[in-house]
Amino acid sequence: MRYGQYCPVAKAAEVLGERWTLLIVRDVMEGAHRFNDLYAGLPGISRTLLSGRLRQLVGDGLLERREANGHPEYWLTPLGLDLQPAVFALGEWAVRNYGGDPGRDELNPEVLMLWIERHVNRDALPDGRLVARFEFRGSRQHTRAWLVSQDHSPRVCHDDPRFEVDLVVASDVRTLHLVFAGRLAMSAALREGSIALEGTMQARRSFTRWFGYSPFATAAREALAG
Amino acid sequence: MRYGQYCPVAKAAEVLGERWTLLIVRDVMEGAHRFNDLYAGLPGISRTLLSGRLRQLVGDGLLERREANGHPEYWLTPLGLDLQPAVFALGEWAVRNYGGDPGRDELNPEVLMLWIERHVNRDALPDGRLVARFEFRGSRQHTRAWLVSQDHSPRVCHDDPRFEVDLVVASDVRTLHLVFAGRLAMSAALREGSIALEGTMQARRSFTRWFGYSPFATAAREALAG
DNA sequence: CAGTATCCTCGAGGATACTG
DNA sequence: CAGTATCCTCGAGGATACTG
Repeated sequence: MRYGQYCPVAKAAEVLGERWTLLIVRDVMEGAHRFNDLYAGLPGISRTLLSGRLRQLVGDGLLERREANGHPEYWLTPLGLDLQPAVFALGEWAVRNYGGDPGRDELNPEVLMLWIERHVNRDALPDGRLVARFEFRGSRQHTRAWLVSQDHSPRVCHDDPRFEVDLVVASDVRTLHLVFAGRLAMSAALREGSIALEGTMQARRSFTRWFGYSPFATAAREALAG
Repeated sequence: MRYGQYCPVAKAAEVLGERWTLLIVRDVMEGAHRFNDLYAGLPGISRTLLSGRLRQLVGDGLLERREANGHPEYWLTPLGLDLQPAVFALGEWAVRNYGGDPGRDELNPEVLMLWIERHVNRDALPDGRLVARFEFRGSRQHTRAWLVSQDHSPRVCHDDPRFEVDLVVASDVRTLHLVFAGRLAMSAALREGSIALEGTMQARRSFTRWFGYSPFATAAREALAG
């Protein structure tokens, strides 16, 4: 959309205001760089549209398309990196002003697992391999997902990797989402049993250290406390 | 647009990502409160769409519809005011990263005069009445507009108010826009004659004090200097 | 794995005329 | 002055099938 106004806000709206664009930028900021990785994190978008939007973002100078290990990857340019504070300001505004639980249509275990993967504290992962199985119970959703970490590099898969499982995390999508978002304390969820861990003491301890939170979790906690 | 993601950035995009919405919010922030005032500042929008967007913004809690002097007015709620830093962050990002002159389609003397009116330094206006006539020369545009101030309250009109004129400001839309935006120093424009003032010494002096700049002018100057 | 080509749908929003 | 009602258009983007 061109607005025909010589105004920085209009320019920002031209570049970021198309459907999905801001979410694509967010995902790249949070560590999604491959086409199918972005695609998986944006249920509802079509491959055609994602492809078009990526081309626009490259054209507008926010993203750079690189060839890496034989595959295209999308990375923020300096111009795109410079946008980070503004995207955070928008998100923090939303956190402060639109509290509330996820709607039914916002409970998606696949997307949640992607987000968890992207925010894992890699330093806190054990050396070698770690396999955690997430089990989602709930109304209609009882899905499983495996988070497999090899040498501090986590990867989610939805088919049994047939490795020995070090840790089972049993919860429902809503609870795990609330914890990830910073709206429910992990300690409280563990205490009340809405998240249950199964594994050695060490594996359970480790979990609370490598499990990472939404970049807006701090703001959410502040909003809840304030 | 609903994205179906429990994420603050998605929420912000849902509320602000529709066409025109961010520009409407910007205009209210900069002092437009009446329907026709907003309408005049957004060439290309339809009355139907503006009306719909205002309803959405009220529904999302950013704007409040008030009855004032027998007319509806739209004002920012606390939630809307809280958005100001994020909107500024977006605009400043655009200023830093998308320098450049206005395109041909971005030269609109009516809109420019509205913006000038909204940003006049009211305190620097003289007591009583001041009448300034803006004369735009240029390729196809030679328009006039009057800025009439009564008791520190400026108002633009495009029909001769038939008051005695204290000051004539002759320029072209592009130059005045660049000056307003902070991309060309007023002093330089006056020196090189791309803005010419006509009036008493006092009226001309006064002009450089009551003429206000875009909220992004400081950022633009920094971007040019840096 | 990362897209593209083609066809087709449907709903956002424009045009126009109207109103308290 | 601040909108609304109605009809209609058209283009963004979905579905599907395909490819280097």
